[in-house]
Amino acid sequence: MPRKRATHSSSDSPEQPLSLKSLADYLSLSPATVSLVMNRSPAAASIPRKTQERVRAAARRFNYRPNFLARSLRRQRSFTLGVVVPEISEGYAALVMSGIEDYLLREGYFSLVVCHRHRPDLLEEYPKILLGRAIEGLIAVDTPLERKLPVPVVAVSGHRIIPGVTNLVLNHRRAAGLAMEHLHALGHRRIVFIKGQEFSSDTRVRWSAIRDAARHLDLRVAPELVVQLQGDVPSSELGYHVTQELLARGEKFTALFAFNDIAAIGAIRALREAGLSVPGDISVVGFDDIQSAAFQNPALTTVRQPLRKMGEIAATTLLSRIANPADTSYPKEIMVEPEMVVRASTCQARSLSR
Amino acid sequence: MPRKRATHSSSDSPEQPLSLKSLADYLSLSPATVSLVMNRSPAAASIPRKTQERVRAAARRFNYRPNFLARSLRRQRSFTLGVVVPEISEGYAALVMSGIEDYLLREGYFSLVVCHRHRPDLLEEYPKILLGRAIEGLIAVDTPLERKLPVPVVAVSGHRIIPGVTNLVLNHRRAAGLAMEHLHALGHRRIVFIKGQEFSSDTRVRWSAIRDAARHLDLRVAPELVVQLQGDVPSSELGYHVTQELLARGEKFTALFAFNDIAAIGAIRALREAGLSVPGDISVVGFDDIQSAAFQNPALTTVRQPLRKMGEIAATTLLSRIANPADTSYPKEIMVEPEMVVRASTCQARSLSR
DNA sequence: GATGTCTAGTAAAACGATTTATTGCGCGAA
DNA sequence: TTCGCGCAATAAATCGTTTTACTAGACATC
Repeated sequence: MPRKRATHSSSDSPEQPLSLKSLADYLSLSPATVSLVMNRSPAAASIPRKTQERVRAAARRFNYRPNFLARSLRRQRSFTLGVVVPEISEGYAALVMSGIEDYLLREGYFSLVVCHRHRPDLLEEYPKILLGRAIEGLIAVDTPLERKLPVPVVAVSGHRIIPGVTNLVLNHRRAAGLAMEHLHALGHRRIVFIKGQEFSSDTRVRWSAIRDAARHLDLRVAPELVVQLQGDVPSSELGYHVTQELLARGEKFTALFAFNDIAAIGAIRALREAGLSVPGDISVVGFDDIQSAAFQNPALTTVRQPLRKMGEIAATTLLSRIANPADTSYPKEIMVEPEMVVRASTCQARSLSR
Repeated sequence: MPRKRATHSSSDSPEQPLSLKSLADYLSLSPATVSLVMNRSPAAASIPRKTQERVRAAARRFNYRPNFLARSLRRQRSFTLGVVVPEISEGYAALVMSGIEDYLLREGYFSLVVCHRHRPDLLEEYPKILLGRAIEGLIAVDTPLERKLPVPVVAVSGHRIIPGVTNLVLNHRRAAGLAMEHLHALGHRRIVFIKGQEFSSDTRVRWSAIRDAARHLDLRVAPELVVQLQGDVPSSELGYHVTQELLARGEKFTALFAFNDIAAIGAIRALREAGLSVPGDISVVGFDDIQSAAFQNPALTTVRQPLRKMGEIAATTLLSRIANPADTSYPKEIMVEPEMVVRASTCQARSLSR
């Protein structure tokens, strides 16, 4: 925002932003009048239609746009939300963000996005900085929030109960049930579970849901078949390594249920390299249904989370909470439903060959 | 940003934001003094160390944070950039954005991200709206810009020459050369090319580079083997369809070079479904090297673009241009180099079996 | 005693809007 | 003639900073 523009407006586009005052001067009106008209304020009722038209015509002609900073300062509203994600370039967060943007932009809101990469200092600092930037609300995606904030918050897959926070969660009980029933129905009895990283908000809840589902099906969860992702890069590397180790230990199993599709894809690679066929020898179930899941080879059987929709719900919920700040009856939890997507990475279990 | 906080600060975190004036009152100093001290302004030289300490101590104690809106309004700086992308949840843009964020946040800048989904009205409108939000500069990723903007602009894979715009481009000549030499060296002579969508900025440049490379290698580009992606969703669907059609026409070829990895993955699926083996019958080369490329089955041979690095370069370039607004000697074009990543989706050509 | 130089700050004007209270003015009614 | 009222607008305060120009006192110098 240079103070002085070096060149004159070349031609049609008047690039020198024009203030309300200049516009008022040009119209021989006061800034107050122009402002009232532009904002269609009820106080403008007494201003004759003719003048109103004159004002609007001039505004169009000079392409007047109110200075955002000044307006926000005065109204104490920024039409800006904060979005905190662990990592932008990752399927999960990107899809949720996409859903958020979709809706926000329609409503004239913008979002400031930050990613914390699980660094505790950033996790602590970012919400504060965003508040300093006058955000009116915050969406935290797969991000553990520590404290209450002075603005409405929606946490996508946050599982802590914090005052002022609406938790948007998947029905993990149902998700686990769907996957487990699918594997069970195919005759799988020795199933590997790849748990999520410790820092991932869903890890704990999902794991507990899986164990419940197993119990319900009379399926024993063998401790030696339970492994956990380690490391904070969002890469199939992690699922690959953990599966390699499992194979190196000589464990026997017929199916594998991964924490997410990314990990499942890595696991498949490890299985193949060990000479095992998927799904011939081992059935694999992923989680999330990221865009590439359908185009894996074999196409991935997975539990779909409606990620984009979750972003949209988060945005609408937050905006309506912002619109009614006094209302304390906002939802504390919103649950969305998963969907089992059966593709080609699972099939009938054969007897344990290894 | 509710005007009145309903509840008192519960305990330790003083959530009621405190103004410079209140702080000054508390200290029995003028706002001016406090401001000078807080900003470590050279004009604060005459203020004794002791007073300075007193001010800073109080600021810490009350957790004072200058109001962003007021400060920006006064200084005419927003420490905010605009980022325009076609689509957030897409490998290419997400990686570039990730690189941008990485660097920006370190520098105290934030970014407002919008996605236009190739809608012409949004393409026209968004830069204006962002300007209204007082952005100091703009990064356009794979987005055709129409007009000159009153702020510095960096276009990632923009190929138009517009005053005030720094174009950050891949060395497409080299990229095409690498891929073509690779295929040529493996003995491939009949190669399918999947061109990018018309709206994608790289499409034209890359295609021209490919033809040049072919000529250089004495390789004929058969028109019947050239197809183009249609549709604006970032899905492997597109590559799948176009390849299916090609196969339905009964074309014969031994290799396929796709516009991007996403399309290559779709193409592979279509080839397999037609009973062809990759790379046994058909070698496939992708482009970009998205995160999942290495974990495809077969692992994808592809031309890597340093996407994350491109984001970083875009951000540093833009910030340095913002820091020196008068300097007209900024780079008009920055070129980054591709890298050939040979994996398992290409191999020696066999004689044409079909 | 007049002048100059430091020191330690302050007053006040921006920045560009929004909004409340107020002001002439013309006109009909008492 | 005076009062009240609707009309058409405006003046001025405000949002919370930043920044330039200024001041009041203390001390030193000529």
